[in-house]
Amino acid sequence: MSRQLTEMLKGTLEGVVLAILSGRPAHGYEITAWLRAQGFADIAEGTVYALLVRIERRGLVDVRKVPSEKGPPRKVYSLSAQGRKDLDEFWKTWVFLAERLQRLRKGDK
Amino acid sequence: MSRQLTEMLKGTLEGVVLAILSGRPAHGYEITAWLRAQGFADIAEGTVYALLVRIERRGLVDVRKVPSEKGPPRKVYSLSAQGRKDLDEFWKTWVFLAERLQRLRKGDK
DNA sequence: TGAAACTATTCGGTGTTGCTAGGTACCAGT
DNA sequence: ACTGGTACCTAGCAACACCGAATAGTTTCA
Repeated sequence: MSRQLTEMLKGTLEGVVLAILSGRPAHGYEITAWLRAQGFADIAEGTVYALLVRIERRGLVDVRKVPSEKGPPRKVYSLSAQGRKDLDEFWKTWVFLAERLQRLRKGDK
Repeated sequence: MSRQLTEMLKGTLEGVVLAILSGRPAHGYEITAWLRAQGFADIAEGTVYALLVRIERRGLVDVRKVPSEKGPPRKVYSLSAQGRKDLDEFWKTWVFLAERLQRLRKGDK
């Protein structure tokens, strides 16, 4: 993984996961697979699980344990009301940053 | 400072500073002031200086000490060849991330 | 039977980063 | 002397993503 992407993911990965969960509940393995499919090819598995633990502790998600047909039971995460609020905030912050970056990029020097 | 913005700045702040320096050489105090003017209102001074030390150690910038009429001498930073390469990489990484985030935002769930 | 291979989660240790909260130094005006 | 603006530096902290590995259940196929 490039050092730059690793650093940029700090903060944004959480928003990405919240955004995914705003569409439908999902479990860790599924989220990891989705990320890989969307081009976040080499996000470490462990990273996603650690992130899920964090946002659970913060009350951004609700968790249900669901038996799996294959393998050990899944922990299915869904967005809580607090999570929805945080996601809103995340997008605002993202837009703020993206606007400034875009201006900078277009040679506003 | 919001926790979210703090985390998102990790990785992007370095790119922002490199982008500023790609336009013209500048010293730390000046960069800080510019950032504040552009809406990064509460980026700590110490943060900028620490960042400058880092990118100098990595050879991304050249430094010249210039006496100031007011106050202690300035350290004027200018982008090196390596810095220019890094900035290019930074923008590529940024575009990669921004594209994916935008898709996610438009309800591609 | 046994060993891959896939599903699914967890954890300890590491490095990088921005923030906090100071400090130093130099000069001008009061 | 003192305040305020300019200009830089630093130690200690918290948060985050990564790495590498371990654990556990199920299916597949030799």
